[in-house]
Amino acid sequence: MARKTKEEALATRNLLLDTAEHLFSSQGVANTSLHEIAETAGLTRGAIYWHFDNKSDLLTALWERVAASLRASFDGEDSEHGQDDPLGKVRLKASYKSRHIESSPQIRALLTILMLRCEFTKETHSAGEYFLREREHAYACVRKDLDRAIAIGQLPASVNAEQAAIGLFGLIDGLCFHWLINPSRFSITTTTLTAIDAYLAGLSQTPSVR
Amino acid sequence: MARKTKEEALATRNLLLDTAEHLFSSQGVANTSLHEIAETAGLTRGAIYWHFDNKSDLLTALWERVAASLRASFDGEDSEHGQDDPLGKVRLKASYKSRHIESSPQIRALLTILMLRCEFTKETHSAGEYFLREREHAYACVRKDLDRAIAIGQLPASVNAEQAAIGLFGLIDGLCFHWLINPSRFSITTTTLTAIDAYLAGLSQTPSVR
DNA sequence: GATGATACATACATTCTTGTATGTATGCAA
DNA sequence: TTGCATACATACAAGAATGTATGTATCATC
Repeated sequence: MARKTKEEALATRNLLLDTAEHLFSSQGVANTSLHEIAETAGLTRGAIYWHFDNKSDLLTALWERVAASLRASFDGEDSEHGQDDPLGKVRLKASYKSRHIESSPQIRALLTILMLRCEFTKETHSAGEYFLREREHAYACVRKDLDRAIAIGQLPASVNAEQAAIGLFGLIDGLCFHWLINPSRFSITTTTLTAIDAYLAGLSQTPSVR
Repeated sequence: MARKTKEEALATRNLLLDTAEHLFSSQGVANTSLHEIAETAGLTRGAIYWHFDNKSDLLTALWERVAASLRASFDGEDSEHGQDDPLGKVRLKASYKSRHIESSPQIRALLTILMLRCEFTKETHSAGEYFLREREHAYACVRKDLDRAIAIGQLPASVNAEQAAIGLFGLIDGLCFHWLINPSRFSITTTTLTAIDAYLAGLSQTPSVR
């Protein structure tokens, strides 16, 4: 086989991405060789090295494939219908995000890779960096919403916004982590929502000391 | 150099464990070779293969070194002073665990390895299994406490114990995860306590629908 | 329809890592 | 004090993975 048309080349590229995503998420990044990816895809390493620089670059490409979608799912509803309801906004964001993770196998696979199947070393450096940066962005959003909630009285002024944001963030992340380990155990969408509701309710009730 | 006394041999073994713990937690398990561990410890791979079967066995030994301590920190206070206060018990347990994680570099390093620096593949299989089993145990404890809390009216009967336990567990885990990524950002002990208080307060307030 | 760039496959060299086999000096027991 | 097991170090073999260099058929362009 030799040169394909542009569409065919793009198809092989996507096939490689799909194959890598599947193998990475099921066996781990370091434990998957480029040879295995190529062979599983019915190709050779030549194809991989044509489309990507190395394993790290391949992983980065996996990230870039879903990054836009992930970001959109989180702050897509940032400026909804004019109402000033930061707490509701946070709730909605978390809901959208969970639903997205639960419904998109691609996002689920990538999160599995980044949270459970890679080591954040040189090999995974750039993708890991992007992931951490995305988390920073998400945290900043949550933090801003909580600040606003305190400002307009949705939360008591005694609430420590930073502590509360870290807790909320940890809650969302922890449920995601737990769900990725054992997806059949519960629905991340509904559980995240109920848990967040409880947490926010607790925040507005107890004037969390200090 | 040749044969040492038993104490010296034990010291060597511990040196290897310490070195491996440090390298694993800072560079990742797959990214650290046995040669590097031996060299860093001022020894050779011969020493490693004398004390351990392979890398996987070494990792398992790392787990076993702190497993008892970890377990004790979690359900050590299971039967305290007779009082029937399951919610307070959960609070205390989480508090002890966080404090333990924050104060013991060894436990922190091992959790870093298991949550951030390994891939849960064959190489890390047995240690990973132990870790997951430990999590299962912790979850079961939390679940039991929440059941009891509902039974004695500390929480409204409308609370879904399983959902609530998963949420609480996710909260603890998520904060731990977040803290391991960025330990300088906050104190896991105080933040976990305030977050759990908010969550539990919310649980007892809202009769979480469905 | 000749030509160059494309989209890979193949071949090669090198490095890294593991596992094992063997060497060896010494502590300890009889 | 002899003898054996211990606690490693050293040496060796083999495979796996990577990166690169090269081959090659075909698409697109003129």
